[in-house]
Amino acid sequence: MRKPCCEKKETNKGAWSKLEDQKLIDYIQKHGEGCWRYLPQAAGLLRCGKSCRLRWVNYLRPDLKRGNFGEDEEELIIKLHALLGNRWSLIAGRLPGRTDNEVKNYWNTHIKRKLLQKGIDPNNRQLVLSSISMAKSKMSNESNSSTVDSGIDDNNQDMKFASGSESNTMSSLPDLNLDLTIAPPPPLPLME
DNA sequence: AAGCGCTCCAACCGCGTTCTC
DNA sequence: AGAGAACGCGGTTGGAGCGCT
Repeated sequence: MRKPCCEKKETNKGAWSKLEDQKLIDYIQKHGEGCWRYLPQAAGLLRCGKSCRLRWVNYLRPDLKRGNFGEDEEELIIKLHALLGNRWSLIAGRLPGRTDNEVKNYWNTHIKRKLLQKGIDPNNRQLVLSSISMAKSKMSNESNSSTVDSGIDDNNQDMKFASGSESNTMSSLPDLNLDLTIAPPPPLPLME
């Protein structure tokens, strides 16, 4: 049988030091990802494999795009969340250079609040009670347009997401035209 | 300047799935 | 086939940083 993932004792927790980061980067550059079980010992780290994986995937990977999310990215997250729910890894997979943790954090701190401010329940994109009447008049004005890509602004677009009832949320979604076929991951940048 | 509350995000935790023996 | 470890994911938490009073 395999041994436990990591010895609970003798492992560091909390924030990573620069030295630990460098050790992890050096090791992965030499040996590549994988085998997280043995990586900490081999790399000279007092961390459990799980922690190393998380640090690498969410922070140290060279292909990560740090910094603020663009409007297009935000829009895509909202669309994908409407389609996939809280499948953050799937959503992140559609956003090059973004991690599931990053997307999840961004959703919880920015987008969720934005939608709530617009009177939209971020969980199912339904209107909350207080803004139903306002939205209804908006919707009636726009009932003839059926696609997202018709030059409408962000607010109106969000209202369209909110138009679904619990029973037909998916059918009321605009045609997202998202290619969700599984593609092989892009090759890792060549390492020295 | 100090205290407080809020925001943001890195990291941890727990659980389900996959893999290995 | 079944037990148990490894992996991957989503939810949650802790604390640093910031603004306000």
